[in-house]
Amino acid sequence: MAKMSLPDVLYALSDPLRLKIVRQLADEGEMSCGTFDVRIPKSSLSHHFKVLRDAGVIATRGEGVRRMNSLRRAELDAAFPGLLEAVLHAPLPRERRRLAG
Amino acid sequence: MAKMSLPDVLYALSDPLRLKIVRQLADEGEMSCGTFDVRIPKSSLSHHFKVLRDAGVIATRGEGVRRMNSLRRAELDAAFPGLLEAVLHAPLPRERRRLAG
DNA sequence: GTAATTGTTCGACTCTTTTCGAACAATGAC
DNA sequence: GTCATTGTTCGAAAAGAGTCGAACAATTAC
Repeated sequence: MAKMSLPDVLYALSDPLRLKIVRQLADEGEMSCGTFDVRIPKSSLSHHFKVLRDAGVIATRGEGVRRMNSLRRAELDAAFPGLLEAVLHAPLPRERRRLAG
Repeated sequence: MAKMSLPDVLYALSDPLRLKIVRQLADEGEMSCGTFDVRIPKSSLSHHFKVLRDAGVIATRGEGVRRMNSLRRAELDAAFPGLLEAVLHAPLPRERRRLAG
């Protein structure tokens, strides 16, 4: 992960599903691929992880039979100060959530 | 421009050329389409303006025979606090500049 | 009216991205 | 060794985005 490029990072974050993944990582810390709250085939999910990894947004390490993913907060903050925070605090497009009442 | 969506905005900003347009607008204020420092056919340029407009990143108003473009700073800041500033202050990927030698 | 200027739209083409099942690899349990 | 679990990679299909010339629209000047 020598160079992170702003367009690549923005692109990686421009997909609603990937954004959701990033936010869950921000909330939960390290998570294995299978524990995300998304319902898509694992090959599709794996693709999105690859996009995020290639952009430098997440890091993955093997732990036994599973891959633990984490946000590369420090690197992102260093390269693009304020960006991750802005993205994490922004209202999600249409989070499928029912308002009470 | 009812709702701006974060993925749409991030996507619009994820292209190096569009990023360059946005930065020139940030520096210069209002600019007509023909005054940007980019060398591509006008139909291609028009396409990128449309992407930025549709995402809510820029606004365009007609003034005589030309279209004046401006950054929708206030709206962007309101919808996604800190995002535009982070993007504008981030180092640009690799400005196509020839190294001597 | 004609002509010049500024941008958009159209249409076709190319390239990239996304999707998803199937096959594969790596680990752990047995 | 076999078997189950977790994820990646492969391959092909579908969808999407970018490029660019040509045609078109809108304005201004004449």
